[in-house]
Amino acid sequence: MTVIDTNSWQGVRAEVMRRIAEGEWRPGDLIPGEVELADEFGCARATVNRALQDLADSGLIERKRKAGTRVALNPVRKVTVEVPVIRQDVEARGSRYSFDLLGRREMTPSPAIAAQYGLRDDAALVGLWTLHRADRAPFALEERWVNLAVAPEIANVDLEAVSANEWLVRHMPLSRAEFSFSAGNASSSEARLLDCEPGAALFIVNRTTWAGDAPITAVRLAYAPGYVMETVV
Amino acid sequence: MTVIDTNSWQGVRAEVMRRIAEGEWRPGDLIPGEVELADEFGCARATVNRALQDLADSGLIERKRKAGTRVALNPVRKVTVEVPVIRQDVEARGSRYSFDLLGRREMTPSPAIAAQYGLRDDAALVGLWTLHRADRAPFALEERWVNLAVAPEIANVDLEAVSANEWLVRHMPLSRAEFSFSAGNASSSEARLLDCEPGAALFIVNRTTWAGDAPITAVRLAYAPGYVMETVV
DNA sequence: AAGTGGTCTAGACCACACC
DNA sequence: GTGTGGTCTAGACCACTTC
Repeated sequence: MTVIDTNSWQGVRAEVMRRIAEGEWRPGDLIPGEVELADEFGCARATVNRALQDLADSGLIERKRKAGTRVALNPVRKVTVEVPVIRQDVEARGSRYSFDLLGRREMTPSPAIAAQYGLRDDAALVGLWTLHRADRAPFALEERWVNLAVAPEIANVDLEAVSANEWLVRHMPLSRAEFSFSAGNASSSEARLLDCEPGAALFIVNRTTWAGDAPITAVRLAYAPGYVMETVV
Repeated sequence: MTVIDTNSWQGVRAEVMRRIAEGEWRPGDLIPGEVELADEFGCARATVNRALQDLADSGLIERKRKAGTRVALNPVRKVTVEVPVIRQDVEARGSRYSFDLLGRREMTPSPAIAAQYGLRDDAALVGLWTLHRADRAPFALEERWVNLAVAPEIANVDLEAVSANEWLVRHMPLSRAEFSFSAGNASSSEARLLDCEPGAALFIVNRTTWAGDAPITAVRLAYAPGYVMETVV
């Protein structure tokens, strides 16, 4: 039998979760204050605070000063998704990773891109197209541009040997990233590269990474049909 | 000017993030220990600990006892996504929410479902089909089954008045949920209901919710074309 | 064996939100 | 004003890992 000590914060969290799971405290209910719980559990208030704060982070409870702590009405709202580096994703599935650098082009931003990222329209960018493979089979298609003003050294990197992603991660500081997830129909060229039917539904991930105010790189990943991103709460 | 006090844990976190963002500490580097940082910042070790733990949670640094704290090599791995209740999602976009209950059927699980969730093949389920709308336009199509053994009362609920999701959230305890995100082509019936072309790429969310060992409900949501799930790290 | 992060405590004060 | 959560401190001990 597993004993849960309610004088550890994880024990307190487990006990609170149990009471919610078993309906002892129901959604919308006000639960006892920290001092009261600390007294009941025989631990310090800081320990209760740590536990409740963790539960609030995961969205199971809602806390407000003076108003107290309530069981959330919409318990499952925040989900933490692991967005793996493609190479690790492939290897975790037991396949061998490889990639083909399909193309590379120096370019200036289109008006839309320039506006979106606050770039001058004569900014120097590098466009890169890569096909990621799992056991030689197409896995995901990557379209990326890199801001040369921020990462000029990448112009001299042998991107056949090390992927642009890995080089950037290792050499660029980073402050902020935006992700979006969506679905799109495969274009004819995407279908050819990913070895699927034109129009097939593809899982799309867009990621933009910033260093301070300047965008470093923007990536669009189109996964081969059948890709599923999973998570547990 | 905004002053950051390094004797608050958020201030310490901001300062550490700055040093990483500006390349002072680079990916893979070992950073000073907690006592050293506490001394430098003029705060208690617990404050530094709180800040570094937060950064570790978000994946920016990696910590190991004895080995110390390092700047992560793959900084962006864990992403927290808000999975909103559809009604709130619609209302947050400034539209008016409504839904149509398309169908409802008592059923027993298919062999595949029974095996997946450990149900007897004569278990009683309710199947529900719902179309969610934003300003009357189709927004998402929901297919759901509810385990009557766990939630028998739902058989008597007027699901035209309150959505199954909201009823369940408010009346069922809950312990665990599994999410998956993928893309799929619209079937002809989905296309008709969502008012799009057959074969259009749809963003699909699957969610299964458990109370202890028993599954409560499984939902498949197919969003109308153009739906994007966004997040910032 | 020893060093580093992980956690707990007791007490204190602060900050916000409701009255 | 007053009550609740939010945070800080100083010190202590524990647990994991590497040596």
